[in-house]
Amino acid sequence: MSLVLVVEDEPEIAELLEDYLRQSGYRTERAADGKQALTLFRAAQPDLILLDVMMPALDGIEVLKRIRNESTVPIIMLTAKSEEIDYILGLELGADDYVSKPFRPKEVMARVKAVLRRTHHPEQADSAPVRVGCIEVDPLQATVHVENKRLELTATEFRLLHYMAEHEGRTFSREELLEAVLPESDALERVIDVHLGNLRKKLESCGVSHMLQTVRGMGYRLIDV
Amino acid sequence: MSLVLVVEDEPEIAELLEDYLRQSGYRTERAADGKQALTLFRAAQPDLILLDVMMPALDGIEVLKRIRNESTVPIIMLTAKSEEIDYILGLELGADDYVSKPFRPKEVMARVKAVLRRTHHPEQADSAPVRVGCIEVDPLQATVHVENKRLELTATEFRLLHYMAEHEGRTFSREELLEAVLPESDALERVIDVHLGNLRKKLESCGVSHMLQTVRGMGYRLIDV
DNA sequence: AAAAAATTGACAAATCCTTAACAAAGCCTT
DNA sequence: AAGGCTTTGTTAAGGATTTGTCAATTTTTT
Repeated sequence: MSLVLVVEDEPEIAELLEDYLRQSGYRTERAADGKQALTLFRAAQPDLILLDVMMPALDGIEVLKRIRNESTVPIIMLTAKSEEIDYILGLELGADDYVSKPFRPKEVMARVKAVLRRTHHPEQADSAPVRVGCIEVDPLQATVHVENKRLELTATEFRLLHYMAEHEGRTFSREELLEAVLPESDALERVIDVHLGNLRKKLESCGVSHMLQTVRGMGYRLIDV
Repeated sequence: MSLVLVVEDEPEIAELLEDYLRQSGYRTERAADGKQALTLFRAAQPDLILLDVMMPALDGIEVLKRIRNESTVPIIMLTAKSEEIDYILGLELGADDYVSKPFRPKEVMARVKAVLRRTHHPEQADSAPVRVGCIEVDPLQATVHVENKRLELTATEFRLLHYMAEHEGRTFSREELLEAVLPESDALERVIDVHLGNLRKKLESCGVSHMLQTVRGMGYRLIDV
């Protein structure tokens, strides 16, 4: 499994992140300041780095620059304020994602997964159309076609279908789908049932609702029969 | 490939720009003040100059004047505040483009490319007419025709239509449209609704307002039915 | 100074999301 | 195999969000 380097000076937060990461099946290393981060980065060759912006010794932005000089390892920045994100974005230093504190560990995990998936499968530029069987999802145009017939979906239905199509065959829990499609929302998990139910009706109008399967006790999956 | 002269007294920014330029395939030279700039300009004969306004020794405006006395080389000015742009524009010194700090390197690269393309291929530029269905957008003349009938649009309406026409079928978020059509502006996203609403009225006078679709929860798109 | 355009805020209208409730289906225990 | 329990499907209504539009204000252009 992948190795994640957590660069964070506050022990509590670092520990929290490491706990969640290990629970998600990742191995972890921790650095408490920028210097350690560079050393550990070179020594351990992590698959991904969670990098706090605010740090003693050497701040996150500087660390990011230096690492970028010698590697394209995926890096997710942790920032104190969301305004900081804009500033850092402006510098275009090439971080792969940004999370602002206070963050919910689950969200960070989702980002970690997403970034690792992207870097492991760079062909999916997440703006490229995805097709599963005869269902074609185009995220740029925000359209869905089934055998040249166009489906009119709501934004949520579209996101659900796109997300599941990007991971054909994988079974998602309601929780995962909720997090992927409506992050920051605190809706009940059962909204997913309703949305997928509505989506099914629309898919059925093209005779392909069977591709959206429910996996009892686990969740749902999209698969080409 | 083209040679770009970066005139900038802050080493970090200069370095950042040079990095990006080289990554984009340009050769670079750097000058840290106005005097160096003039010397290097004469010695290296660059294809384009990125010129910071604020500098010791000889400020950017003075450098611009002197270079313009002896050359029509493309020059892009870098200014600290967007208000400064107006001031410099007022002087009519003949810079080719302006970027205000803090800038995003990618944007600067886009300007560099655009300016070079304009000067190298003055016939083309982004000046080719675009047509979507029966809507014809001519960026050179800044006109829009629908079946030989001419539409009178404001500048913003025109840019919106042109941008969306260049990417027929793609769904844009308000944020994207704002950035594309009014960069550096900090207007609310909802101005897009108003402009597109007005644009629709004018399109409707030709019976084609249905081509400008709203994609609820995502944004807008222009498409030939 | 006047005119045109851009921007904002406010409100109405349209649409979607969410919830809760109940029905249906599947699973487990006996 | 039946009954009870859990999970999933479905529906409709209320609430929340998004969008269309207008008028007022500010900014820009002429």
